[in-house]
Amino acid sequence: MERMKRTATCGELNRNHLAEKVTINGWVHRHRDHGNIKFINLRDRYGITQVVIDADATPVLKNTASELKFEYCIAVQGEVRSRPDNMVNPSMQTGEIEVKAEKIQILSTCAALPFMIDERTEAREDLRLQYRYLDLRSFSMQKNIRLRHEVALGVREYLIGRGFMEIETPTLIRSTPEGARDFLVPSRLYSGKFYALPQSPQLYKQLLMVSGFDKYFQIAHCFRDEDARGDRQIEHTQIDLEMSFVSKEDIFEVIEGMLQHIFRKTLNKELKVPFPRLSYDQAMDRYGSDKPDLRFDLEIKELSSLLAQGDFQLFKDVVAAGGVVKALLAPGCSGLSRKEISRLEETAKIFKAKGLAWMKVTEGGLEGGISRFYGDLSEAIITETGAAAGDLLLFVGDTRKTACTSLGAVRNELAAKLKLYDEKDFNFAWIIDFPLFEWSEEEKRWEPTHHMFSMPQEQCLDTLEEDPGRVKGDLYDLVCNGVELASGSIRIHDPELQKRIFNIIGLSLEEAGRRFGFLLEAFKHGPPPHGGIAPGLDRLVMLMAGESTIREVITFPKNTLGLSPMDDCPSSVGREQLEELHLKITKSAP
RNA sequence: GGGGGCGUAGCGAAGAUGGUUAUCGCGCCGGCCUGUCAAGCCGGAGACCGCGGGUUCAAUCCCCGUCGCUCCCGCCA
Repeated sequence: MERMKRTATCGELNRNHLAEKVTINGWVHRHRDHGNIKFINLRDRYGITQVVIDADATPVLKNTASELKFEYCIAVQGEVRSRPDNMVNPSMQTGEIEVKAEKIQILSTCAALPFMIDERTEAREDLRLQYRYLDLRSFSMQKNIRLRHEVALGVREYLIGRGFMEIETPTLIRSTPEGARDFLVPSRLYSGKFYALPQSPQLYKQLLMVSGFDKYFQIAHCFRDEDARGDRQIEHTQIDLEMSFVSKEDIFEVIEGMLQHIFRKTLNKELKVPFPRLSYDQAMDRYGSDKPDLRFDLEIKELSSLLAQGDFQLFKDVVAAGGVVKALLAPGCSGLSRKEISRLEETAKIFKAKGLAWMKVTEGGLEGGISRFYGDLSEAIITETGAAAGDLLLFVGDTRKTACTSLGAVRNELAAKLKLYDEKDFNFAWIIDFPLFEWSEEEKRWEPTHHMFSMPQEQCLDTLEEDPGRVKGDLYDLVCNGVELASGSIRIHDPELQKRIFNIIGLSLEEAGRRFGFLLEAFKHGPPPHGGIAPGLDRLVMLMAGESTIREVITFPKNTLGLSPMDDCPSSVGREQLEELHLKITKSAP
C-alpha cells in the first residue's frame, strides 16, 4: 500500500479549510473510544488536530482505529469539517474543526511508554534523559528547543546585520592547562600526544582579529572537564564574538542590541537599554555576589564601626582583625521563628560564615538575638539600616568576602521565601571593573581572574607590579536574574604588556612561549586592538524559557555526573582501539 | 573531595511507633459505551518497598554500609 503523505500539518487547519480533503501525519497523542464513535488527538510539532472515526465508518477503518495506542505514528486521510457549535474546544488552536477520517494508515507502532508524553512530564529526570527522544516529544521540550532555535536565528540575524561574519574554528586544538581542566583526545599518529577540545575559541578568535576579520562570531561548542551543575554542563554552547578597534562600550552596545532583538522577536518583550552597570566591588558589597539578582532590592549594608562599639565581643574581634560586619534587612520578618532563622543561618554557613546574628525591630527598639549588646546603639542601628518595626536584621561578621557572600546567599533565599520578585522579570546588568588578578592561597601566586589575555585598565598600567591585587581589568560580565550570562574583556595586543602579565602570574617566558608562542608571534605582526565577549546560549535560553536548569534547553544533555543515561557514555573501548592510540588503562572505574 | 534531599508496580505519589492481603492516580490487558477533548463505566494483571548486612519472634519501616539520581560547597581562566 502506498504511504499516505501529508498535505497539511496538525497545527494549521481551521475554518478556512472546511470541506477540504487532507492527509495529516503524526503521533497518537490521545484516543477516546466511545464505542461507535472514536476520537484521536493527532500530534505533530505544529499542533494537535482532532480526528473523528464516525459511526458510519467502514469496518476496515473502525478496525484500524481500534488498534491505535499512545504514540503510534499514523497517517489520516479525511475531510476537514467544523465541529458542532457546542463541541468547539476554545483551548485548542484547531478547536473549531476536526478531520473526519476516511482512511488511516499505521506508519509504525509504539511499545508501552516508560512515561506519558505530557505537557509536563513528571518522570524522574534520569528516566527522561534515558528516553530523551520521547521526552523531546513533549510540548514543553518542543517549545524550549524551538525557542533555542529562534534565539540562535536571532543571534545570526542581528550580528550579520551588524556586519559580523560567522567563522568556524577548530574543535581539536592544543591543550592549555590554564583555567578549567581540558578534555583530551589522544593522537593515533603521534604516540603520547594529545589534542584538546576547546574550553572556548578564545585564542583562535583573537588570531582572526590579527587576520583582519574585524567582527567575528560563532555559535561554538565549548568543553570543560569540571563538575556539572544546574547551569553548567561539561559541554555547552557559547555565542562567541570578538571585535577589532573597539572599547567595551562598543561591545556592550552590540550585546544590548542583540538581546533586544532576540527578546523582541521571540518573547515579544521590550528590553530597556542600556543595561545598568555595577562595579564588581559594588556588586559584592551591596548584593554579596558577582552575579547579583537585581529583580529585588534587599541591599546589604556595612555596619562594622557601629557594631564594633557595642558589647558583642565577636564583632569587636572581627573588626579589630580587619574584618567587617555586614547587615541584611529582612523586611517584615520579625515574626520568623527561631527555626526559620536557623535555616537562614545554615545557608550562611554553607558560604563559610561562622554564624548568623539577628535582632528583631519592634516599636520599642531592638529585641532578641544579639540586641542586648547594643542597647545604647539601637537607635543608630535602626537609622543606619533604615529598619522599621516588624523588620528583622541579620548580621555576619567575618572577612569581607565571607560576610558578603554568605549574606548574599541569605539575601537570595529570603527573596525567594518572601516572593520579592516576579519570576517573569528579566533584570540585566553589566558587572565591570573586576580585579585582574586573584591571589591563590594554594599556588601562592597571583592568578588571572578571567584569563591572562585581558587588558588591565589604563590607570593601572604604570603600577601593575606594585600591587597586583589592586589592578582593575577591562573585564565585564553580563548578569541576569542572578545568572552569569556572559563574560568578556578587552584583550592585550601589546606583546610587551603581555610579558609583564606573564611575569606577574609567574609564567616564565620560556613556558609562555611553549604554550602560546603562536599567539605571541602573531602579536608581533600588527595585531589590532580588540575585545570580545561570549554569552552562554544555554543559560540565555534557560532564562528565556523560565527553566531552572540548562538541561531543559539542551536536546541531549549529560546528567550532573557527566554521564549520558541514553547512550550510556562515557563507555569503555576495545583493546585494539586503545593500542592504536598507544594508551594503557592503569585503573578502571569501579 | 565534602554536605543536604530523594529512592515503594512501567510512571507519579501515599503509607505504619516494627505485626495478617502494602494504598491511590496515570499507564498496561479485557469488556461496555454515538460527541469526547486529562472522556466515562466495569473487571484484571503488575512491587524481592534501590542493594547488602545488622537488631528483632517479626523489618518496606529502626541501625550500619553501599549504589543510583538530584541540589549545593569546592572546582568551573
